[in-house]
Amino acid sequence: MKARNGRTPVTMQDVAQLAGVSVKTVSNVLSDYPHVSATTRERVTIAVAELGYTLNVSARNLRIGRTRVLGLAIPELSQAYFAELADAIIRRAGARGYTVLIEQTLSPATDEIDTVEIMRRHSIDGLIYSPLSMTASDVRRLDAEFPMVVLGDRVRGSRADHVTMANAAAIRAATEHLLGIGRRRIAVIGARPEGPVGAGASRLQGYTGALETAGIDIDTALIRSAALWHRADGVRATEELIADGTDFDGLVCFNDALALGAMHALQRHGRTIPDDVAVVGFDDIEDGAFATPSLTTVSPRRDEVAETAVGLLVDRLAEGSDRTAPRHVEIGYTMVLRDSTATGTAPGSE
Amino acid sequence: MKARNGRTPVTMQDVAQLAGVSVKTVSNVLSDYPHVSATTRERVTIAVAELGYTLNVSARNLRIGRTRVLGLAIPELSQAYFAELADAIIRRAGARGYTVLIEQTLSPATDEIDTVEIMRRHSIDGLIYSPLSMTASDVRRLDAEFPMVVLGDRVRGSRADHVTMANAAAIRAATEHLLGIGRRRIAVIGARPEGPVGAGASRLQGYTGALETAGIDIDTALIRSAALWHRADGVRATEELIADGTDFDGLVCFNDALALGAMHALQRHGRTIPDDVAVVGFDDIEDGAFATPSLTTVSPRRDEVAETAVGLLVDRLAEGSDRTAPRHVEIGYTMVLRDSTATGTAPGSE
DNA sequence: TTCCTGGTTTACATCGATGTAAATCGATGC
DNA sequence: GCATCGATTTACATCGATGTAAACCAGGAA
Repeated sequence: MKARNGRTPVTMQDVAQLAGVSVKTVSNVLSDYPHVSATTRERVTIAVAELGYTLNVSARNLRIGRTRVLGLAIPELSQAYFAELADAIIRRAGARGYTVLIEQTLSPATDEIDTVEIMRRHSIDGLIYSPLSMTASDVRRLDAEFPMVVLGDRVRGSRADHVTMANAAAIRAATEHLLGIGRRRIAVIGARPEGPVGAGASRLQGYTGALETAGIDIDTALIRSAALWHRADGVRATEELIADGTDFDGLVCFNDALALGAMHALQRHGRTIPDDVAVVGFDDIEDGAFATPSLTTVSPRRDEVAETAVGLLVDRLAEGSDRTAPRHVEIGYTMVLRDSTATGTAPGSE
Repeated sequence: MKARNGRTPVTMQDVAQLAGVSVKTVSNVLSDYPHVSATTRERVTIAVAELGYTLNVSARNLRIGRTRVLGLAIPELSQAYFAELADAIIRRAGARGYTVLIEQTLSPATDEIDTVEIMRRHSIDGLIYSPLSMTASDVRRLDAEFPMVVLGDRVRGSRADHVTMANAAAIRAATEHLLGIGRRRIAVIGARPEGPVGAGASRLQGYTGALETAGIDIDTALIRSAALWHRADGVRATEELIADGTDFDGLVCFNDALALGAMHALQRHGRTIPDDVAVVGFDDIEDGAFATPSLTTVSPRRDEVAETAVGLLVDRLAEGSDRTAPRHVEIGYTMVLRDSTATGTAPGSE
C-alpha cells in the first residue's frame, strides 16, 4: 500500500517527516500561522517544494466545513447575457477568494431534477440562481434552507436574498424613448405565452404603462410572445408581425437577442432601421454595440448585479449570524442610445 | 457541541440511529449496494427523508479520492466562442456525471498565477485548458503531471492530451472561397503581434498558402494584427486598413468577433458587404448567423470538440492505466456559407 | 537557582463518509 | 441435527487535514 503506481499522493505527513517536524507545524506554516520560527518555516517550505506537495482540498473542506466554491445556476451559457453575467460573477467571486461551479438549468437533462439538489451535492457554500422565469418548482427550490441569492424577480416569502432589476421602469423608459422620437405604432416582442410571470410580465407592464401615460391605446396585434428569447425567436416574431400586415414603426424587445433577431428579419424584408422601424433592446450585450445599425438598449448594469449578488452571498457566508432576514437589492438601469433609434442622421454617423 | 444553532449537520450517524441500523448500512443503501433487504432499505430511506439528510460530499471526496468535478480554464466567458464552448462542455460533462468549475485565464488577477495550481487547489479530477496562445508559462503548465486536455494547438512533449483544430486547412478553405468568388485583394485580420505562435500562426499559414497556390503575391499591407480578437479589435484593424487607403475586396478574419467588428466598421464607412468587400470569419458563433448581412464562417465543430475533450479526459480518469501515452485528436471543419460572401444576389435573399 | 511568561511545537481527537473483512443469520443439504 | 453457503449487516480502520489544549523551551524577574 505504500508504493504508489504513478500519482503523487504526498501528504502533510510526508512533508512533516522530511522536514523533521510535526504535521500540525506543516499545517501552521501553510496557513501562515504567525508563531512559527523562521528556521522551521524555511525547513517546511523546502520540504514542500522538494516533494511537490499540494494540499488536499477535500480533506480541508471536510475539516473546515466550507469549500470556497459558489454555485451559479443559469439557463444557458450560450446566451450572451448569461455568459457576460457569468464572466462578471466569476471575476467578483474570484476577487473574494471563491471559485464558481456552473450549472445550466435549461439543459434537457437537468430539466426535471432539482437544480439546488444537484448543486448541493457538489458541496458548494452558496448558490446564485438566475431562473429564466419562475415556475412552481423554482419557488419550492427557493424555500430551501441554503445560502442563496436569486437574480431577477423577487419571490415573496422565500428565505433567499434577492437582486432584482427595475424591469418595468427600464422597459417603460425604453418605450418612452421611442415615443419621444415620434413613434406611435410600437410593437413589443417577448411576452410570455405562459402568462403573467417573471421578468416578461414586469417588462410588459412597463410597455403598457408608457403607452397608457402617453394616451395611446394598446393594440394587442402589436404584442408578440416569444418562448425562449433567443435570436431565432426574435426573427420568428418579427416575420409574423410582417406577415400579418401589422403596421409598426417602433419595436421594443425584451432582450437584445430578440432585438438582434428582429433587426435581422426587418432588414431581410427591406425595412430600414431606424427610419422605417426604430428598435430598442434590453441587456446591453456586447453584440448590440457592433450590430448594423448599432442597437439602442437598456443596460441592467450587469457588473453591479454581479457585485451585489456575490457580495450578498459572501456576506451571508461570512457572518456568524445564520438567520439574517432575507435582503433585497434593486439595481437601476441605464439607457444606452445608439443608431437603431437615432433621429435625423444616417446610421453611419456617430 | 450537540446543539447546533441554525444549520442542519445531519450525518449518516444520525440517520443510522433513527433507522436502527449501522452507519455502513446507510451508506450501502445510499450507494445502491445490491445486497440490502427491502425492509432495511425502506427504513433507511424513511429516516433520510425525515431528517432531510444530505450527503457530505467533502467527506466522500476525501474517502474516495475523486470529486467528479472537471476544471475548465478559458480566456474569458464573455467571448461568444468560449461561452458556447463552455456550454457544450458543461453539457457533455454533465452527461457523464461531471460538473464543471470555470476559471478565466484572461483575468488580471489570474494573470501571473499558474492556472493549473489554482484549479488544483479546488480538487478537480481533471482539467480542460484552452489557452489563447501558448506562452512560456503555459508550456510549463502543460508539463504538470495532472489529467489534462489541451484545446487548440499542440504542444509537443507535453503529457497532456490534445484536441486540435485544422486551423491552417480551415483558413485556407476560407481564403480559397473568397478567391473562388473572384476576390483578389484579400486582407486578413488576426495575425499576432507577438509572432508566429499558436492558432494565429497556423491560420496565417492557411491564408498565405491559399494565395501562393493561386499565384497571388502576398502584400504585407493586407495583413493586420489584432491583440485580443475581440469585436473592437476587428473595428480597429478595419479602420486602419481603410485609413491607410489599402485597396481590398475580400477579408479573412481569424474569428467571428473580429469579422463582426470588421463588418460594423465597413458598413459605417459606407462599404457594402459582400459587393465591395466579402467577409469570412471563423468559429461559427451564433451572432454571425443573425448579423446583417449574415456572416460566412468556418465552423470548427464546437460540439465535436467538446465531446472529444470531455471524452478523452473522462476516459483517462476512468482507466486504471495512469500512464497512457498522450493522445491527440484533430477535429475537422465545415464551411458555412452565408450572405457576407454571397455572389450575384442581393443580401436580402436566401 | 527557581518561577513565570510568552512564543513554539506537538499529541490527539475529529470532520463524515467508505473499504475491508469478519460476524450474523436463515435456509439448504446430508 | 449439524455443517455449509450465500445474503445481510456490522465493527473498525482510514482518507488528509485542522482545532484544542497541553507540553516544551528560552529568557527575564525574583
